[in-house]
Amino acid sequence: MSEPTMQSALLDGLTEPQREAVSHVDGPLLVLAGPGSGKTRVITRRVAYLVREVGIAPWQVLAITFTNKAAGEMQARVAELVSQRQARALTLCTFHSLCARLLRQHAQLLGFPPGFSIYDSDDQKRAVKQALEELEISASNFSPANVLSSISKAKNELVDAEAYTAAADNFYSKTVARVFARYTDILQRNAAMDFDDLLLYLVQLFRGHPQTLRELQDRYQYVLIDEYQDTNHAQFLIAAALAQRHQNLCATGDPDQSIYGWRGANIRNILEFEQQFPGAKVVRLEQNYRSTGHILAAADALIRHNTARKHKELFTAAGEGARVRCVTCFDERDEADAAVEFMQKVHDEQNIAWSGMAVFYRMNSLSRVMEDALRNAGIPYQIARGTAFYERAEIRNVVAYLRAIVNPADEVALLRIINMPTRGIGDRSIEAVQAFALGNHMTFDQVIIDPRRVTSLSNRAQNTIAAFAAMLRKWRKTAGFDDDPQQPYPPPQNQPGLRLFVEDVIRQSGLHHAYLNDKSDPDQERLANLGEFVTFTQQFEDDLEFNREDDDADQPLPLRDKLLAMLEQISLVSDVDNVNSDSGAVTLMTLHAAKGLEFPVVTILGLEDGLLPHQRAGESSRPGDALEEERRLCFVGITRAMRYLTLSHAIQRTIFGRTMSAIASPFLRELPEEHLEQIRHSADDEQDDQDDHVLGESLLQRRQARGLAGEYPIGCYVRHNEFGLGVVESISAEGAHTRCRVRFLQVGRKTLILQYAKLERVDPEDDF
DNA sequence: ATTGGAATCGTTTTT
DNA sequence: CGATTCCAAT
Repeated sequence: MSEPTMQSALLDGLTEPQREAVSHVDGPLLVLAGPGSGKTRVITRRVAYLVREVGIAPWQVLAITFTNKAAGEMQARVAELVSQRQARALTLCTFHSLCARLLRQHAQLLGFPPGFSIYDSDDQKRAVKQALEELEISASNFSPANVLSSISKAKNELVDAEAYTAAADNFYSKTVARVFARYTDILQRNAAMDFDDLLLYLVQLFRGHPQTLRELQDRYQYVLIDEYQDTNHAQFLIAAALAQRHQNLCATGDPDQSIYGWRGANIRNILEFEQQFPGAKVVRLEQNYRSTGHILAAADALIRHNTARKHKELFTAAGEGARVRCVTCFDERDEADAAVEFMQKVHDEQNIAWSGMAVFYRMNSLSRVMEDALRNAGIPYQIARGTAFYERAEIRNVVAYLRAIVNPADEVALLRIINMPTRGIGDRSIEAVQAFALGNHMTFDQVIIDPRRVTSLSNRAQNTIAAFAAMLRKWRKTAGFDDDPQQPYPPPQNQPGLRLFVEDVIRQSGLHHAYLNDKSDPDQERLANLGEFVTFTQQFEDDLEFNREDDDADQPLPLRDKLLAMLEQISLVSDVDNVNSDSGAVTLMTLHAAKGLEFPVVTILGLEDGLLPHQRAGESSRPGDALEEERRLCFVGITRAMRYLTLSHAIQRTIFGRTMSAIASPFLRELPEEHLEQIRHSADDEQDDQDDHVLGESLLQRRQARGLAGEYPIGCYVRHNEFGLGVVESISAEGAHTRCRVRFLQVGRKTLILQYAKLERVDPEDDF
């Protein structure tokens, strides 16, 4: 590895510490980066530097980010500095998707089929419930959510069911231990892993198969990990194992922004990096390029109240800017109105785009009032809840079908779909099958292939179940998931594409037909969502074909691979993954989701005692640590703001149907007066509120004409890439989505979700 | 077997 | 308050 002779253009426009970080090649490197210190820039430049100046092959670089969205953005930014092709050859993903991918490749070494399922929290809950039922433990004393969090906590510390049982010394933990063991058993039987397992099994793979680890160490000669302050013990082990031979581990992060301790993140990973990796070079990035003076000063004053920390000197070259607005409101409605008024004002007077504004809150439930206020004002907004679409029942059903196809052992998926749509297989029949499976040491799937053996089933049930199993089997054959070794793997060119396959599943399963029966509105919506899922499938397929690394691209990818990749992506989407930075909308999200982002205008809601810091922080086992984490969370929120920051709190707030008086957050008292502008928001006239109520419908429509809906006024012509041309009939913004009813010239009326349907506005004057 | 209504429950943050 | 679950009626 030769040193470049001339100074690289990749170092242009960087400060001295930034250059040091970018041009550091071999050996461990820790970049302690304060908020807004150009960390992302340093990482992208460093990757480009390794490839362009040092001559490292891009496929030897592994960069791990916190979200898939961050990975995508980083790839795009690196592509501007190296070639598109080189950027695509990098391995750029999250810890969890890296694990999923590697485990997929080496599944058989751990005794898993390559189609193993990844269980999300809903699946986990079902599995825990099943375990509780099997053990005849009342779920009222041991709520699945509680048990699950105990299990997850243990797993994060690499404690398995056996070790947990050994350590259990009281009634609660002894009971949890039994559930833990059974839960582990159920997942194993179902060939499934939960999120924690993804990390644990990779560690296990590394430990049990040194040869495989060795190959990976050789491949990934340069490892970069972003947001290192939020890595947990398993992730540390994975990183350390991969970098063990070459010691080329670059960690970037900020201890002051560690906010996932509750999820098992271990802040010591970053604090003790120099001990873990002796000889590490440490670079500190302290200059802030994001926020104006008052905002940064307030953030600094706040974080200084944390005792267990290494201080960083934060400074900015930007001017003082505006003071931090500290707004006192009457209640949460008033608070939302205040936020809307200010955003409207800067939008009008300063010409700041809606997409440059964000509203943060501690709990998702606080978003509702804010949504109402934005909707009433006709201001477009998006909520960072990437998983919302996949959490819809109709989408989960389709996904369960696909999962049951790729992983026959997945009983959770099978049970979800066996009577969906209703085909007359009730609880009694299912119990009979389960009992038979248990008694004969067979899987659920093995039994339903030939249900005639289950004599306790009625003839009718036997036939229906047989038909269901045959249908599944046919799909498995098509997609190449038939275990029969006699059957040759179908050649890709004879397979349907992914989209076509998914469409077939939706139709032949009867899901489509079930929603077609009823012309009621919710069913129309479900149908529209299924349509959107098909569109997503097509897009995913196109992207996959476009981004493939291998070059024999004249052959389409096997359906099997596409299906596995899609299911994996669906399992691992995060809340921020679907946030669109140029959607033209105000973004609403939790403080946790805000990490790594920046906005010119930021509002943080609910700075109240018990909310931020959250009540549960005080009840934790180490309340001091938890309080410091809440303060860091607040610090993260504040430091997202570039120009205008508003912190608001209400005198009274209604939470879970109970109205209570609220006390301002102690954090507000920690901000020096000289950086604040105290504002008392006066509630609107009651008259105004009543007008809103009475005129609701028309006022809503009138105001919406200005906002998101305004882009698609009633009567305008639109084009949809599947349904063709249509006329907008009505538009309604309910919940997070704006639903749009369109009468299409060819296919009739459809209800679409604006955020997902790529509607194109068409001018009737144009020729079409 | 399926459906809808009533009752109950639990309330942070998430890959 | 909202989601989920349970139970009774069809």
